[in-house]
Amino acid sequence: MTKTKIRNMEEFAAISGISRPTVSKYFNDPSSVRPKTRERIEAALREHTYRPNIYAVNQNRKLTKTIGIVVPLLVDPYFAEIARTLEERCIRAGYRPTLFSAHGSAAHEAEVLDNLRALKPAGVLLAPLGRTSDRAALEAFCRDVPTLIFDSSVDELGLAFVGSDNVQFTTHIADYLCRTGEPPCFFEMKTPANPNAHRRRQAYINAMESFGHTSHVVSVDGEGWGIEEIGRLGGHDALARGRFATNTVLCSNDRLAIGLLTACYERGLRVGRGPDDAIRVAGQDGHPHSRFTCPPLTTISHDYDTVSATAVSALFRAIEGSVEPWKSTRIEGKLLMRDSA
Amino acid sequence: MTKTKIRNMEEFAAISGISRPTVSKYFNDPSSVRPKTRERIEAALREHTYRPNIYAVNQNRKLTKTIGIVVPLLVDPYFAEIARTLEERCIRAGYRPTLFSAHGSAAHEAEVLDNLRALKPAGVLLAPLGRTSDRAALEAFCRDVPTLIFDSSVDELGLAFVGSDNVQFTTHIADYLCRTGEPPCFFEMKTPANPNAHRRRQAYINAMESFGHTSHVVSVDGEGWGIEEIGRLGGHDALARGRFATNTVLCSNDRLAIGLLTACYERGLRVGRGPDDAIRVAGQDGHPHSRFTCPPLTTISHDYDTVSATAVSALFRAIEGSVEPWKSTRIEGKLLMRDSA
DNA sequence: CTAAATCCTTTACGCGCGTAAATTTTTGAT
DNA sequence: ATCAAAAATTTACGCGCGTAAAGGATTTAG
Repeated sequence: MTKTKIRNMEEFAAISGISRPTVSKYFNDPSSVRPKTRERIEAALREHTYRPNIYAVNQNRKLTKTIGIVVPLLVDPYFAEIARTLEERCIRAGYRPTLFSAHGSAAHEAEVLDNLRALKPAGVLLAPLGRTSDRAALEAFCRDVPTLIFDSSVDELGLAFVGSDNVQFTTHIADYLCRTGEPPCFFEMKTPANPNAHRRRQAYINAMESFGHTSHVVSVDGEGWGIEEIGRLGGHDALARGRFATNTVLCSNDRLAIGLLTACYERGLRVGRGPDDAIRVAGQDGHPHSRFTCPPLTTISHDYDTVSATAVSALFRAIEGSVEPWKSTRIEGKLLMRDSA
Repeated sequence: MTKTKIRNMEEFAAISGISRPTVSKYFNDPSSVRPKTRERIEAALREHTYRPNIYAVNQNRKLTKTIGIVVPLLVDPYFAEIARTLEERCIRAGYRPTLFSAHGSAAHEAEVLDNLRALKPAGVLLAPLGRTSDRAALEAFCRDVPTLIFDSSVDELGLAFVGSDNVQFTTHIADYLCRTGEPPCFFEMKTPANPNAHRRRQAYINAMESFGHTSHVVSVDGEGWGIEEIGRLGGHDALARGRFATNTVLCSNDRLAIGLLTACYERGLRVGRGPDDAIRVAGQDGHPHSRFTCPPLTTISHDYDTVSATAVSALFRAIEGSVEPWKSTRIEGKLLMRDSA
């Protein structure tokens, strides 16, 4: 490993004894050159460290090998986790993923998309903020860049949508709760940022009706992404004013549930499904932290692997030229039965 | 807003009535052209949407405007939060931050640095994995790229180090615990990934000695970044075998404490500082989740703002040519007194 | 062994912009 | 109005690589 520094492809081509255009061909697709040629190049690569200048490369390509991944809030471990799995799959497919977070703000989201456009990415995996998103900005972006929407659906936007089946989520866990105790109330934010929340509320109402129970939706105030605190404050309020009609609460998402658990603790309410427990609490999302709440949170988990695999493969099909009608794919979740409900 | 599409700077210059070199000058530093000229360019910019091609720009610059931010594990909200504040400061300073995570693996970390090198960043803010990092790879990288190390110190590596004052962290919270109840035991991983853990253990031992108490270190097995689970399993073991000599446990970090809280819950042990509580548990880090554990976790919080401000400003000084001797800056933390201890 | 097909080489141009040098225009103070 | 300084313009080259065209070399099929 002499590891001589090479300045450009010209020099590297000279050293490897191959012409520059052929070397260029190799870097764009190693299998496009004859095995013997390929071996000579790779031998030179072992001796001397050289990588094509990505700026020069991208300047002369219509489509870059960059994939943008945009999530609304990277501080939320749920998004961090899904971003991680997406990233990994992109790398394995030979692309260069770049990660962005809107940090919960629509202005940031628009700015991120603007910067992303300048990167001329081959494609983008976008989880929109939701309600607060600048819809026009999203549409304009999707017209210019092959974009696959995930997590939070926006009708007919982009190439396709891949996310979790919120109706199945809520129906499934509501069914579980009904079968194992009192029918659940539904605990949610009054003005959720994410459209999934509306699907979940409606699914709850429908499920309760089909099970022959009355539905009780408890909506609490609060704006923004400090969801645990909204759940805690709203939980205190709901508990103090007896707004939960039964001893079982199904939360719209895990972060809200975590806040509610804190409120229960602060009020001395024992949470769980034992005979001495005062209230059952369940969440939805399979948040990485849900295993470690006290008590561990019963929830329904996203199928991270299937969601990311489906999203990435749909995007790659589009990048490679396949034209398919807009389609929404929703992946079922798996119930995680734990001690909280 | 006619928003005509412009193909290149040549076209844009023609439209704005200014020569291309001057327009180029403007984009590199708007204040470097005469106010009247600047106004004409910005007027054209309002009419027609145009941004210089970043690939062509970066090809012809020695140093790009890119800043790399590398953290060991983005799924950990602590790192996500610090990354967010760093990102924001870079943007405000006119740079383009790009975020990377080593996903807890040294191989990934080396790969990230390799890709980063190809981006020719103006500078890098790097939080190394720690013990498992490929030290040689880090050193090689720091020779090529102006790199500021944060969070996890590596002696004399890069431009400088900025992080939290682990000694102050542990001393301060140990003091608090001693003054308000039984002296704490120290709960940690036997082979922690992060060197901060060693400083904290040593600070604990020193603090206990100076306070006139015996120190009790409980080290538990477990590898990797599933720290809550390690804390939970290790907690069960320590509790079952009576390894905690007092009723107070200071954990090496919040994630471990969160796992221990779960173990306590699962064993029916009441955590808190009330007369009916069996055990006090404290953490260290001010993890975003610590407010919502049950009970809320007493901990000592990183000063995210000061750490990120110090780190970013030190990097920018170096980028702008200031040569300063290697220096380690350690920021004090703030005690968050909550119910767990 | 010959012909056809494949792969490589040479040559050449272009991408969009940074940047330097020489020249012209504008500015601001006298 | 005069003149030096400041700023803009013109001209020109180079960055590192993609890519096309034409011809030569090598491989594969028959």
